[in-house]
Amino acid sequence: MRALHHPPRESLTLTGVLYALSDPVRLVIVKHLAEDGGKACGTFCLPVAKSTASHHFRVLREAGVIQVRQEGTQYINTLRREDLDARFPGLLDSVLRASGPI
Amino acid sequence: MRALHHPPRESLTLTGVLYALSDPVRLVIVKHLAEDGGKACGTFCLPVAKSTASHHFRVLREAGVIQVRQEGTQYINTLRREDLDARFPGLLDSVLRASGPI
DNA sequence: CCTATTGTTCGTATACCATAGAACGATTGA
DNA sequence: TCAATCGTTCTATGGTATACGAACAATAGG
Repeated sequence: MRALHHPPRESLTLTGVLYALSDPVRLVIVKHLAEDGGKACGTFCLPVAKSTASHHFRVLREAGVIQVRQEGTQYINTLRREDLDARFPGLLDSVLRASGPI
Repeated sequence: MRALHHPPRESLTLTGVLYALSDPVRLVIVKHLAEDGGKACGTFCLPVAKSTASHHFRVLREAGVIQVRQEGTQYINTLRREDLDARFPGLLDSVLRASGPI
């Protein structure tokens, strides 16, 4: 169990968040999290290998888009809605609205 | 004078637009255009060579973020605000607001 | 014409990203 | 203690981005 690094709210960057959201796989993850709250990595049915999925969760976490906590052998992911809304008001909502339903 | 390809509104993709906006140089271009309307490529004082700048204008154009028209030896760039607002409501505004003043 | 201006295109080098398989670590449950 | 589960980390690879200089094309102005 290693400490997962989460950037503080102040150090989130717009370009970093936009880049994190610009990948189709990562966008699917974010959309799922927006609908369902905390979900483990294995519950997403992503079209990539688990090592690749892990990479995408890491990119999202390091960009400040998601918060990850360990529970047993699972890693529970949640959107950092408050932080994103505070730093980039309206951005997440417009992305979620534009991307449509899952 | 070659025809510059502009994707039609319907074929703009969210991931494509987000990716185009996720580069610092391109974000600066977009912010300038949001403030000043139509501007030629040479008026941006970008920290890259002109060939690189040309590449970034091309990425923005092919993602559907900007419209480019030739006037004499200059290429005048404008934001595709209406198309972006129609396809991805609120997205451009939130990005511009989040990125702050130039 | 000739030249200057404006920006594109080409060729190339470097760096980074998405992807996957294999190995590993941590936890749970039998 | 042993096996199964869940996800990460390591390593490698193919593809793509970004960057620059040099060469090119088109236009405007003298």
